[in-house]
Amino acid sequence: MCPARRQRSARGSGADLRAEILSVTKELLAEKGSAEAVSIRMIAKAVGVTAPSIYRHFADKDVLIEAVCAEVFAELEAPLAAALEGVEAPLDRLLAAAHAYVRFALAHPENYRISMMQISDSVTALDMVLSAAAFQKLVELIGDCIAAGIFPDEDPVPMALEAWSAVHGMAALMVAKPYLPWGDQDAFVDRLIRGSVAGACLIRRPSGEPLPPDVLAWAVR
Amino acid sequence: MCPARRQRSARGSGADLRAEILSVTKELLAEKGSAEAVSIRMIAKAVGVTAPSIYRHFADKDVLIEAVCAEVFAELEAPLAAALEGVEAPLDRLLAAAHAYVRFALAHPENYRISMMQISDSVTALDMVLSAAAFQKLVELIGDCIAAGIFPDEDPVPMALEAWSAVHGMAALMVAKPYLPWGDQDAFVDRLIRGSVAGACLIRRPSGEPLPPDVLAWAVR
DNA sequence: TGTACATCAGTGAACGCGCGTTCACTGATGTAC
DNA sequence: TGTACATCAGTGAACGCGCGTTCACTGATGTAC
Repeated sequence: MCPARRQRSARGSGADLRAEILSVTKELLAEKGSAEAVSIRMIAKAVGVTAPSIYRHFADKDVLIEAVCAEVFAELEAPLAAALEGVEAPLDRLLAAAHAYVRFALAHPENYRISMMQISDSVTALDMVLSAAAFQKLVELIGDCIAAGIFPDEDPVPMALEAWSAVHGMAALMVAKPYLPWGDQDAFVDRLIRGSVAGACLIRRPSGEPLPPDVLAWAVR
Repeated sequence: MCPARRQRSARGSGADLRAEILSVTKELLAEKGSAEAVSIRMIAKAVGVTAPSIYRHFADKDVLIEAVCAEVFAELEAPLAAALEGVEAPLDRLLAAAHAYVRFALAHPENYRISMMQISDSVTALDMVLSAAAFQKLVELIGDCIAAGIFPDEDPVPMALEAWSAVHGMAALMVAKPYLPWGDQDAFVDRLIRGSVAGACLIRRPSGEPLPPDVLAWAVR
């Protein structure tokens, strides 16, 4: 028992253990696949501490799980920003964001699943905030395309929802059914996004009018 | 205690209780949102029977849950067939199937979630069978479009995966985040499918060549 | 027609377990005098 | 510089609970003679 008792934290540095609990919980969540399958005792043991110690840092299990999901989502921001850096053309930015998003989901499959696929009959404040943030980002990217005259000048919200549906669908399905014949992941994302964007643009053109040449060129590149 | 003790089944008709257990479990699964949150005791109580009785009909809990998922998925077949009945044009069949699929997911949100969004690191035979069946259906619908000369004559599998991604993305997001501004559900499905199909077709055309007029007409209808 | 019997659907009590959480505590650390 | 003390991170034992599952059983039903 207690083979690797943890060094007790120094006076002001309770935050160290807090951070370690978060990181260990994130890993366990990823490993076990659901919040119910991860227990406070498991977490404590993995950290090298007794169960009640957890309660010094988190009021209860729900709070801890929510904190982990928040952290995971916060981690999406960095790769997203990195993916967008130096990419100027609005359509290319859209595509780069989609790639980063799917890559993120595949890198954190369980955390993505827990954060995105929980049904929120009792919508948590956290969920709404995260969704709103991600969604806002997407609306922004599409707004840029509209501003550049690429998409017709109408409400970007429906297009953003369509784009999110497509991207989330890929990510979720790839995560849940990896044994389907996806082929090269990046190529798949590329095809679906180019197709969706071209299609979404096309059906919004005045009847019969073809795609703007630059959109067409981008899509069939 | 035991306010409504159930009438004991007649000699040969153990199947009655079996069916009732399945149906009650399906409802509880839908209500509670995860297999872990539904216990054998709950199920027994809801059926009006003691817990050990369940084991006369199902070897253990896992077997019971799997049986329920199988039943739910089998229920998709009927509305899908109904939606396709009398629809002749291949593209319209694709669209009708998508509508039926999303409607099904929204009608059985928790069951859909449990069946579709579980990560299968230990892929169950059941999951593969169900996926294969659903996927095969989709490949077939797309094959019809190819046979009709609507889509270019290439492997239908990638297009089927793209279509499934889009449809699953809608269904999953609508289920998980109903508070997003989806607007009219049918209109949303319509737009996304028409756009995706047109786009998928377009990016597969020889470079620069526009859409076949019938696809274009169908998409911007 | 009446009785003994085999069948088997369902019972009630119990098993060992791991859960989230609480409580009074210990004992190393930093601080005040 | 040395001692008494307040702080507070972490402990160990216990709580009540519901879980999946097992076991020996009961007693109504249908059947054989």
